[in-house]
Amino acid sequence: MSPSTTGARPPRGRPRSLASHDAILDASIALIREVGYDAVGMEAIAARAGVGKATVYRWWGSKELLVVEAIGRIVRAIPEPDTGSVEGDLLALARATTAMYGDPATTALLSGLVAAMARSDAIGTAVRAGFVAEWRAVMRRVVRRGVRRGELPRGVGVDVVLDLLSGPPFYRTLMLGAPVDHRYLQAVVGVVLRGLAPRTGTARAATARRAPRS
Amino acid sequence: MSPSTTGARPPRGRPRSLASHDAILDASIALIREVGYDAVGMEAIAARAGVGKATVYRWWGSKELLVVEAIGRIVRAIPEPDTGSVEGDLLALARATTAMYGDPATTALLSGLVAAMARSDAIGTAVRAGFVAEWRAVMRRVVRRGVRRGELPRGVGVDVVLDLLSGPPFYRTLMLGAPVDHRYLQAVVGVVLRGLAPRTGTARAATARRAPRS
Amino acid sequence: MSPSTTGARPPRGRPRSLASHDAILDASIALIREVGYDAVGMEAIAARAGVGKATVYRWWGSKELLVVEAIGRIVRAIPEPDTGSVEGDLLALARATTAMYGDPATTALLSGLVAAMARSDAIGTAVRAGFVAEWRAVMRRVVRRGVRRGELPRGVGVDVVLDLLSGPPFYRTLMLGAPVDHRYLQAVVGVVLRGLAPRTGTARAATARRAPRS
Amino acid sequence: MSPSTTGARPPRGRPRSLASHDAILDASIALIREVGYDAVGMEAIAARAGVGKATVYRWWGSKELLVVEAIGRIVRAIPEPDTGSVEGDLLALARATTAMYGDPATTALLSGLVAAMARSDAIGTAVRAGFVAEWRAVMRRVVRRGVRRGELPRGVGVDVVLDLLSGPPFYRTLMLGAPVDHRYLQAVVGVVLRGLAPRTGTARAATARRAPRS
DNA sequence: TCCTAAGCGAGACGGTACGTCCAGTCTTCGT
DNA sequence: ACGAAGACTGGACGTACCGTCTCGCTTAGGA
Repeated sequence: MSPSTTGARPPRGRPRSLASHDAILDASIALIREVGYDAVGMEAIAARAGVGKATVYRWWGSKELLVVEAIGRIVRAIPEPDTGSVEGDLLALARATTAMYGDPATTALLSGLVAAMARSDAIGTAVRAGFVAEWRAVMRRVVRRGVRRGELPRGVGVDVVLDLLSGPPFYRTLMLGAPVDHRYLQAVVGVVLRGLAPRTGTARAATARRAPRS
Repeated sequence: MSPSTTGARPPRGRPRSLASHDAILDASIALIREVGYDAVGMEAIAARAGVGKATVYRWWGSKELLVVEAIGRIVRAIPEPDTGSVEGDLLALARATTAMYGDPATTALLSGLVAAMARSDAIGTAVRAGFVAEWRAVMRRVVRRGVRRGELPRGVGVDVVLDLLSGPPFYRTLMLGAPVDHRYLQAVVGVVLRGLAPRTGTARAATARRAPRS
Repeated sequence: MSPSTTGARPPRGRPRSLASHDAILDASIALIREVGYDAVGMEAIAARAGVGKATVYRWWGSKELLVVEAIGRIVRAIPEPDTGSVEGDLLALARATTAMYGDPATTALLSGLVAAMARSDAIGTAVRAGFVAEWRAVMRRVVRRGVRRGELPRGVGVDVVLDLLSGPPFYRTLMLGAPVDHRYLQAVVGVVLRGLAPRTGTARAATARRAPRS
Repeated sequence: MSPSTTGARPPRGRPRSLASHDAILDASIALIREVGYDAVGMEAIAARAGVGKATVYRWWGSKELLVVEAIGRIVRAIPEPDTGSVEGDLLALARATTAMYGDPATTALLSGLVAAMARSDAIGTAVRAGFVAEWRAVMRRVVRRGVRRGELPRGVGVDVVLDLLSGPPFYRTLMLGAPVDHRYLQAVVGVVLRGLAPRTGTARAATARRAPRS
């Protein structure tokens, strides 16, 4: 097959401005951080980016789709830990999670995103196919390795495990408005791996201690 | 001292209309169900309730405060189970949880609420002091009884446990857009109580199986 | 018939603000004078009037309808001359005409109006039913009185006469951009009454002299 | 000294496309006829002509200048009548005038042009120096011949006469929205030549009859 | 019985942001 | 160098709500 067979005729007209593209994303991020997710408006973004509103709408079509992409820029860089044990790997992921939830902008961002996802399937799909899927893929690999190593039983329900690790900090942040620190996630990982119930004759569940009250 | 010193002098003027009050709450609930949390507007609520906008603002002051109260009407009736075992109690609560998340309006409602809470501390405080606190109080009592009965170790971190039970369905609904059924919550309760890791020589963790993939 | 039979139920809700109404018309007039008919925009009018855009649209619906009314405020006060002769009456009307075309804002105003009339039948109808009709009614009465007095022949085509009096200054202003002064209108009236052609043995047409070249 | 000193160096690069030039003018005319003067936009013209917007701006610089030239193409062909009498000549011109105002596109065209002239001196000058001047030159020659022949008095104010002939149909079309037919212009010419007032003992003014009411 | 006070439905108010549209300019490639 | 394409900045458009306000009317208690 000749290389030109693919079609894809060369673009005509003025090519899109990467500078504008970036300026818009940067402005979005800055404004989200400054005034909160749903106080930002397209007009403000365009003005801040030094760009016409039409340019924003040409490429994104709605505030939410734009913000989804902007958020993608923030979240980046999920570690792929491989410490040799499930617990080690999960605690490494916990560090990244703590970092994310530690950012004071995260609450506004996440809550706005959640609302946007509920409003629009397109956004929901985009977000889930994006960084949600990436996080879950990483965690899934960690769990699978644990199964292969015999640390976890063969039939473990991976999705439940993923939710048990992701849900608590998410809930804690959005619903309780309480901070998520490393200690807290250590406790979560401990319970998920070993449960609460005491082992016969021992007190092995002692890991699940002392997270601050909500 | 005059008899009126007790303050609380009798109200003058026309008393507030209970009919309007109820009509407004009903209209709010109906509209939230129909068009989703943040597509409802005060104008629509007032129109639907056959009420002036000023009347709505007089008594609630903002859409969010109104909706918080409207939601209170939906959520109602948290069971107070006492089956004799922690697992039994938690599974009973799981029934109520499933019912709540099973309502198709819940996603829109919850996501909008989360956004409102992030936007306004007043709303956050109101919601947390309201039905969040009630749910957590019930769960807390269940856990404490379990400790008293010796089913759970004395030093268990109650708040983490509460988040481990509340977080997964919350996350699953809002972030994954996936359904929450009783099977799923059974698995969650199982992992929380017994953990994932296999007991020596047994396969007791087998409860945590086969929740549908996200 | 009882007085209340007419229906016309009393207005409900907050009554419209006369202050806003006037401010909008004043702002329109001011802006037309300042920047010209079609450089004014609804946004500018609203801003200048200290009024929300919605208020403007509520009452006028389009720039043109607003401007038509604003113009009505400028034109006002058509004299109803009755000097005893057609020529005297027409010259009196010429004074008012000169005054109107003498206003430097008139060109912008008239030209914009003409364009708006061509664009929209509603505006055309509104303008023609308004001050155009008033002017023509006055002129028509003048001509009819002249016929009654025997100054003009019985079968005179009134509409043509009206156009012969109104058309030249209108054309001169809009098409030639030339000034219209009283001398000019004197000449117009003279020609209309007596024609150009010399009377047998006389030079009676001498009135139609010396208007400035275009 | 280099050979190129002669100036007028030969053009380099692709020569301008006459096809595009014509396509643009044709598209302008077509669109003006179809949607009216000020509903046409440069974007539509360029698209219809199969031409880039920049090409339009390169050669005309603004919608109005383009339209002025387009109109020039429509108006063309002013007759130069010489029937031997002023009245004959003027009636011949009236035929051309009727034809012009009979075109249903003329109102939109003329009104838009008038607005453009008021907006921009450049356009005003261009239009006046173009077909307005041509028409007036022809009429001026007719009148001068009449003077030479003794049909008209020597001191006749030519400009007033020109306005008296041009103004009424112009006004009738734009302001009254009424049709201009040959009968109407016959009446106009009659009044201009002979006036309204009855001649002693006769009823010669009978020409000025029966134009349709506005 | 009237007076005073507050709540009521209605809807206009000043604003703000929306998403669309077009003007006029700029930037690419192809001719 | 010119032409087609089309992305660009800029800004007005008309719409939709926001939360506030001002009407006239209703509904109570106290005079």
